Amino acid sequence: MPTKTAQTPIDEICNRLWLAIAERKLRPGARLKEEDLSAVFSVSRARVRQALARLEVSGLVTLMPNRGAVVAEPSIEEARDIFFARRTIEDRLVERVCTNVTPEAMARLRAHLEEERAAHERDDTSAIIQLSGGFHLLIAELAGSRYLGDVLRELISRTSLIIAMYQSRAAPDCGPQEHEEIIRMIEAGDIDGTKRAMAKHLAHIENALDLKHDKPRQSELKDILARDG
Amino acid sequence: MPTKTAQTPIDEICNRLWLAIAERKLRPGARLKEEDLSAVFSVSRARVRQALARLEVSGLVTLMPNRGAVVAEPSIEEARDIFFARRTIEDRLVERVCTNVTPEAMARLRAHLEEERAAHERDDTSAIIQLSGGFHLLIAELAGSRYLGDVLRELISRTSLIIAMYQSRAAPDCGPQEHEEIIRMIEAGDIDGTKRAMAKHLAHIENALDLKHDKPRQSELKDILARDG
DNA sequence: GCAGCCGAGATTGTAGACAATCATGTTGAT
DNA sequence: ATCAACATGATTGTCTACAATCTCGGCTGC
Repeated sequence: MPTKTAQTPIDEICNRLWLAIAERKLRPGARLKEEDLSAVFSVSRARVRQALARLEVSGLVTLMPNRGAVVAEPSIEEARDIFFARRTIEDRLVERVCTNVTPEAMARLRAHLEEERAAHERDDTSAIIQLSGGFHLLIAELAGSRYLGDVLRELISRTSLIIAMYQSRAAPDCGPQEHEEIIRMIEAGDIDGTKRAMAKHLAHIENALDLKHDKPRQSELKDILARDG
Repeated sequence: MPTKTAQTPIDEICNRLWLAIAERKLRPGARLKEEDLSAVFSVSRARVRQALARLEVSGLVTLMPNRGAVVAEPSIEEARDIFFARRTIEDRLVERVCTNVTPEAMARLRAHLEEERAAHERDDTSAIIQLSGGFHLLIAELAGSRYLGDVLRELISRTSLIIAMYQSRAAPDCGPQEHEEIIRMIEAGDIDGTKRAMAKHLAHIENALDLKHDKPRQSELKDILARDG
């Protein structure tokens, strides 16, 4: 999630795992054997262990005692709860951003949008995923709430996992248009309009998912069938 | 913070440390030597290590690489940011509670209030601290948002630390009256009234603090002077 | 007399090995 | 033939010892 590289080696592991999950190289329910990971990343098992512990509190992996770690499989209720939390937090965040619109803020928003467009242009999935989340984090930063920004970072990670798990169409075509709309509203200083645009954006993401049938919880079966490294 | 005892031994350590911090047995800036802690709790240093890592992400302790752990010393900006986050989240939480008032919910709220009163009656500081936070967590539970409840748990921990660090009067006389007011508003189904009562309650806590002078950051000096185990 | 440097002690960070636990496949009885 | 119990293999959880890093005291030189 960070824009640049990680600071400590354990963050590095977390980030690479996070990216692998967000890009769906690692499917929900996939087993994460400590020894394999330590071999892949060329680090000791202790490091892997710490990274997994951290990812567990982030809700990206599930740690079963004596049974190892798997990529988390959020239930439908959890998924809806995550979106509820995002609505709550981002609603307040954009409100704050609107009350303090500066030229620098607008410049950064536009620059970010431009990056997003470029990433879409060259079909760079990894960049698209990171930049889409980065837009929301940028808003949190501009709102000046460090804590809610950290919470939002976690929420975005979980959202990526949820999308990986429940998306119905292959390419949800979530281009930067909606982000652009939000930026326009911010620039106009229209608080309610910005809130509506953000709510619409989040609802769009949520509605693009298939949150109806009960759950595809097939941990065991799944990693037998889908044996892609 | 959990109402009952901890499940795993490492949670036990976290809880005891948390309580010690909230009760100000451990002052902000106090050093937390791994070896000492492992002796006190009669566990291996590895366990202590994991507990400290967990408390770090909760914001209760600060972990300096190769320099050990200390009880965190939130700055004034961080303190205000925490209260901002609480306003954001709890405002939404009470809204949801009001839209779904059941007799069971009211009964649980009243029962909790009674426990708080009893704890105040017998001047049980430890119980008061836990129950005061528990009231807010109960609201989160009644609101049915698991995720925001977890976030709020962390926010309450941090609030305890902030109170320990910045409180101006010795006993802030934050009795259960305000909680009772909130309950009354919920029972009346008055959403705006409940929001106002909650906002007032949080503002009361925040205003009772001394968030003016820059910061009493005296880590080194402090643990030389105050050498209470 | 004071500043800078160096070494001893202490504290954290890491790695490797061992013990405990769980899943799997086999064997035997009903 | 099916089910249950057991033994085996694999995986995680924990502990102990070692290495790296930092702090603090004393020492030397200016």
